[in-house]
Amino acid sequence: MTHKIRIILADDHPVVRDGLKGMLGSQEDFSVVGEAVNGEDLLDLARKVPAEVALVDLRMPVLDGVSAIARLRESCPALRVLVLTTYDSDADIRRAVEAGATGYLLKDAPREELFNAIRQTSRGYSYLSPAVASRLVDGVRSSDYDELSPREVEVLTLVAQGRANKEIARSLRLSEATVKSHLLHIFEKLGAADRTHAVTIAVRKGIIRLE
Amino acid sequence: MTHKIRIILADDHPVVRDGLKGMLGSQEDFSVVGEAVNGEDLLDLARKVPAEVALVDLRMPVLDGVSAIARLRESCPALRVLVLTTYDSDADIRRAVEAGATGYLLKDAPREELFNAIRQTSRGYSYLSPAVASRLVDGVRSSDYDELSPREVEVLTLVAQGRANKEIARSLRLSEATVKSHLLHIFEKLGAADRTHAVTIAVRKGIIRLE
DNA sequence: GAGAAAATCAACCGAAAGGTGGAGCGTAGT
DNA sequence: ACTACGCTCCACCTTTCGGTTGATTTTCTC
Repeated sequence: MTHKIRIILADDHPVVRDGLKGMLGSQEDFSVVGEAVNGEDLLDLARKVPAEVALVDLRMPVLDGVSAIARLRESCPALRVLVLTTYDSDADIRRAVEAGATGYLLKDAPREELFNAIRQTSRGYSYLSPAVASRLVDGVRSSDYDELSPREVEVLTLVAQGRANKEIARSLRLSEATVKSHLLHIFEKLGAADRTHAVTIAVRKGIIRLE
Repeated sequence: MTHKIRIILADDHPVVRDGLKGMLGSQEDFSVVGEAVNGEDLLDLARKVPAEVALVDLRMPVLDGVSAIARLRESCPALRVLVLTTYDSDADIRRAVEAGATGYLLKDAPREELFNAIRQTSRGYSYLSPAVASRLVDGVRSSDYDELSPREVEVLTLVAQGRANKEIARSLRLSEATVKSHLLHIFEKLGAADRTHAVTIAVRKGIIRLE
């Protein structure tokens, strides 16, 4: 072996960071060179400390994983990003991959799979865990049909808040007819029976978030 | 110190189990005596291995945390349960506490808080992390108003699937009038504007799950 | 520049959903 | 025994929603 693979961890859970440090420390070709507790921390760290791979969680305070990955592409293009998260919604995966993640792994993956993924990623090969890969493929197959336009997402977000079409029209400065038109398209794209169903489907797919 | 505090871990993520093992191993008064990857595993283990504290995650395959805790109350009443999870929805917390959890901690808690919580729990004192405690108090304050009856939850679950009142009535063998009546009560209890809003509120509170 | 979407709006209809005001039954506490 | 509440149902009315048909404009892609 010539060089150890230098790894930066980014996760807001101390337990997870410690677990990863311990696990990776047991492997001779790995070396954890830094830890970040949120996205901004990760950006700072990556600028200062050279590394081959960053293991990053998607849900982090201050700056979330996807945004951090996107900005990492510019500031540290050489750094490969392996997403390690508990969330496996279609949209989460697609967003992360689009933002420039080299790999995507779920936290319930066995240790050997994690080691494997890191080694693959460090060489520039992309790694998707089997469960994730199949979801992505499903997503691509139907993505031309079920992807909502920005405006449609905007409408659906308000629908999720219990707003009536008339209110939504006022909020977005549209006529009620337009709102209804958007909704019909949304139903068709998502295969939803009604507005409520559309919201639950969109939440499951990660198209909209509650709160 | 007379005896070490014997601890059983229950979490389906290898990373988290390793992290906890490493963290707890650094403390002289802790001893990890067993690891479980799901609820059933935990029940088996608790019967075989004597321990003071079980650290359990709520979302686990096969048998989830809350169910496992409830059954642990019967089979191993002496074992104190400290919930350690990422989820902090009102309903998750209340369910866990009602099932018999002695403590509730979020995974983003700093290590010192975790150590503290384990020591408290092992002595029989209950421990709630500050963030969790405030949520529980909020919940209790309004719980008489926003808690849905089993039937109401049943109705709302079908609403979330995009079913019309008439369909729901057929499924549950009710008249449409009864379904509407349930829904009006649901709106009132949750403070929802319409059925869609009721569903999103219920999902956020953990009253219903999508899928 | 043709074609394909997205985004905007109109008018209309029937079917749901939301809302009001009841009522009866059963069971669990106090 | 009384109260509270969950569960069930009815009638009636108003509003909203879902669905159709059709249209214009912009904006991107090929």
